[in-house]
Amino acid sequence: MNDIRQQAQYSPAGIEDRWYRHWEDHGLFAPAETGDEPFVITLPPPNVTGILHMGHCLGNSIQDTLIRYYRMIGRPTLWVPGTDHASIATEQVVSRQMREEGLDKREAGREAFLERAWAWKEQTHGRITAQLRRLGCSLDWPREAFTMDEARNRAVARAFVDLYEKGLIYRDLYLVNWCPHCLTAISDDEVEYRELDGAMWHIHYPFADGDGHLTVATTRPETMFGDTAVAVHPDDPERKQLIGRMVSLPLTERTIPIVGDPHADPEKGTGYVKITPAHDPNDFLVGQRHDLPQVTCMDPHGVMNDAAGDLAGLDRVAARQETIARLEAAGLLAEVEKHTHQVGHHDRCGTIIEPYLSKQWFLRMDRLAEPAVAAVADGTIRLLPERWVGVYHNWMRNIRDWCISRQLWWGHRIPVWYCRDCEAEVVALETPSACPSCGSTGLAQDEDVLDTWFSSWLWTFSPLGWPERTADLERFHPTSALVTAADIIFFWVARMIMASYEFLQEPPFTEVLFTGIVRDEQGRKMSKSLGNSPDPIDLIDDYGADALRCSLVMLTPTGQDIFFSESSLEVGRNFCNKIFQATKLILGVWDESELAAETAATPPAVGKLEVARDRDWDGAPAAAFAGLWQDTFGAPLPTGLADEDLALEDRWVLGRLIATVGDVNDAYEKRRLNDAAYGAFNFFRHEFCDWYLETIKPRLRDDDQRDAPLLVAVLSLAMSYKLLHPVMPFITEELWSWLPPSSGSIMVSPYPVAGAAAPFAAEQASYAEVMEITGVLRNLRSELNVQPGKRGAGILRVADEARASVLGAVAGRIELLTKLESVTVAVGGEDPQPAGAGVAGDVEVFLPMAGLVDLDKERGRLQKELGKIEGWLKGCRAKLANPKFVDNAPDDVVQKQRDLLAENEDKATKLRERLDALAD
RNA sequence: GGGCGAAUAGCUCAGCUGGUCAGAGCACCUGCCUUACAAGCAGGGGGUCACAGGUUCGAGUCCUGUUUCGCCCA
Repeated sequence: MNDIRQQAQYSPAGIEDRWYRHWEDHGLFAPAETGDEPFVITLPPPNVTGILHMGHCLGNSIQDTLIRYYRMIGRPTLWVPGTDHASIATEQVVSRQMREEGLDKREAGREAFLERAWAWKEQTHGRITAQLRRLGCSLDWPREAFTMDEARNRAVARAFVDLYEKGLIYRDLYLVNWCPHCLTAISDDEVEYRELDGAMWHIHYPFADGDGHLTVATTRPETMFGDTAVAVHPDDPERKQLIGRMVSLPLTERTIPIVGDPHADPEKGTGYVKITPAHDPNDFLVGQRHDLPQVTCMDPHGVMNDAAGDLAGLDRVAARQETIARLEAAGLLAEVEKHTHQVGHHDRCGTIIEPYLSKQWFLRMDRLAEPAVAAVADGTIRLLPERWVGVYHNWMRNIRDWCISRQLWWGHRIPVWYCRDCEAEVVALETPSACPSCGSTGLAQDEDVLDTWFSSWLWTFSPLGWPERTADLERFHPTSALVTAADIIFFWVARMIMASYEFLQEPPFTEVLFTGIVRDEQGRKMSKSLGNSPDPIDLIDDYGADALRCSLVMLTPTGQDIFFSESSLEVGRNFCNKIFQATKLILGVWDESELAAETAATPPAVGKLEVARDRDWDGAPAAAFAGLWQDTFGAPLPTGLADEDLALEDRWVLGRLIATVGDVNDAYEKRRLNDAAYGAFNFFRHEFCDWYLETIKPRLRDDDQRDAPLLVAVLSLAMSYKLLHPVMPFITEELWSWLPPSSGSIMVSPYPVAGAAAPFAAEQASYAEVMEITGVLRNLRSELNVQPGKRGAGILRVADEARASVLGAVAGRIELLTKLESVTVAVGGEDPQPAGAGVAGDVEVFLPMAGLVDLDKERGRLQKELGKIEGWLKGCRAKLANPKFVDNAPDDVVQKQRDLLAENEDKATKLRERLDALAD
């Protein structure tokens, strides 16, 4: 194995695949046999013939992060993998492949088609699962399911038969959303409305029984051949007297009645509405109310049929032009008005939907919805972000029956057989050998398949073995969480809830996390057709899976859409390198030290690693540290430490680490994964690296002082890896393995938690002062353009000896951090001249720079700072002078304002003095 | 047409129960190849928190209305 210390920069190549194989080979993805309440997710099954896209990367990164977090915390954790057969999408792809080979799907026949579809599925299945592995998903592969495998087929058949027997499934002639391209019905949810520029054509319909005409307005003149009535509002004072009369339907020989129906709005259009029950959903209902005939004027391809007279054979687009032309020729076209309207398109192929009358299977939804509505209303199931609750309820209240049949071949064939002899309808789990009514063997199975969602709505329990009462089902259902994009809340989430209550009388999961949608820089949803989606595998090749995951998780505010560009991956990649570099530094120091760490034969197992509770950090820090080390690595601290070995910065960083542990866990519990990631990120980069490592460098080079900071650094690294592991599994596992005292896999090691407040309050304040003074001096150096070669000497002036001794103790650190030649402390005395000056709390900070100070510039700088403070002081004084504030505000708020006022007044005074001194 | 959400720095967004809350990252400017890191370090500029009212001692924060944008549904 190459020593990573030899590498100049972190490179994930080789590391990631190796660790994934290690985890999988050692069975680390399987749930623990015993333990706490399991944490379970069933993977939203990706299309088995598809490839991983950015949306999957986001959702799967979030799921894996949660799974790895709970695994480390100690809950038996199961993430069930699976893929979906994606009926329409796959059928389209396979049909196209056949066409490209000059084959026609229908001529080839069902058997041959399915053979090809299965072959295609086998071929692509490995690709999508390999991609999930590349991303680091800790899925329990032996439990992998496919929506069309044997067990899932049984589940689907069982669900259908069960619902049929309960009378919830029925077959009816109904107006469905028909795709003339795919030649299948689709559900309401698969219709995507797009705004199109169209026209509103005003057409005269002459009265059949006298002179004159009425005028209807329509956006679809070509459907007039299916008109079976004209409607007016029954209360319309101007038009209601026409009810019962007949009009001649232009371009045909037919006459149709005028009916009174509230669907006609006197205020809209012309007040007359043509009624086409077989081609418009609203008209369909009107037709039912008035018992109108249903005239279909197109065939399934959207081509006009005989009802359209000699327009038969034209497709609907051409037919529209021709209809208009003929109406115009007949003088019946009154007006053409520009009109933009929402037109339904098939979301898979983009074809304009044709409402079409056909015989389909439906599932009655109202009863199924009841428990599902209640579960979300009473909080049994939590939707996050919460605003989706409203959307959910709104849809559920207006729920409509679900058209579950599809005129496709790739899918679950509807388990219904029709008897040719007695016309009985046989619904059965297995193919029946004879008709139960008449005994005939002339049975023919329904040609259609079920909507893909009819299998995926069973997805929390079908992968666990339902309808068998398996041990998995007992132990792991209800599952814990569902993570998905909100665009399928109706397709899938709501239906899963309904299915689980219907078949298992329990919720499918207790929380749903809606992720945002990944968009490109222009805010467009990433999609194959736009070609604006990068291939995640390319990104992983270039940046590493850790970088991709880390960037996505940090970038995504909970449930908000995420604007993605490749450059956002630099955050993650750079952070990986940062972790690597810090590790390299510490490992190098370790090699120079005399320390020899023991490693545990049996590393600590998953569970909560308490960093604060039951440890007396403030009272006996060395012992607390040794205890935490022992619990972290399962082996003793390699050398004894005394309390006084732990310096100010050691205690400060341990305090910050413990506070961070608390924050990160809080964020996980609140499902604010970006906060969790940022919490660990900020600690590591901006506290541990920027301040702690810089502060301890001289100690690390000193044989006598090295041990304590080195050990603190090693523990801080170990803790940081653990905190980050759920988000960045590979690099943390790799670097963990390099830590001398570590043993075992980090992914099944305990996760740090803080059951108590962070210790070292005094050290926090003291080190904060070091940071503040350092900041003032760095600012002075920079503002005064002090050349790097001219190192300078800082002076800290305080009021008394007590403060002087406190600051004297940290002056060396400030010197180091500011790279000044010296930093000395003075009590009172004259201002050094000439010098740049600033204020940090009650400390006056001087940076004498003989001949280098531009007095005007320095005055401007001080004036600016003073201005800022004075502005604030004015507001604060006014506030405190207001009796209403003093009387009404809580005491602690008032007191805080008073303290701040005093502090800032002092600061302002010092700045003013400094300005006066410069005025000379 | 109905519902939901958003509006804070040039960009993407934090800001939980009103009281140093005006922040972060990126971008930008300046200075540094300081023996872990230029995929880096240090410093800096930049916002009337969409608009108008209201509640309050006090409002990005709560209420109402307006505007703009986005999403969903019909």
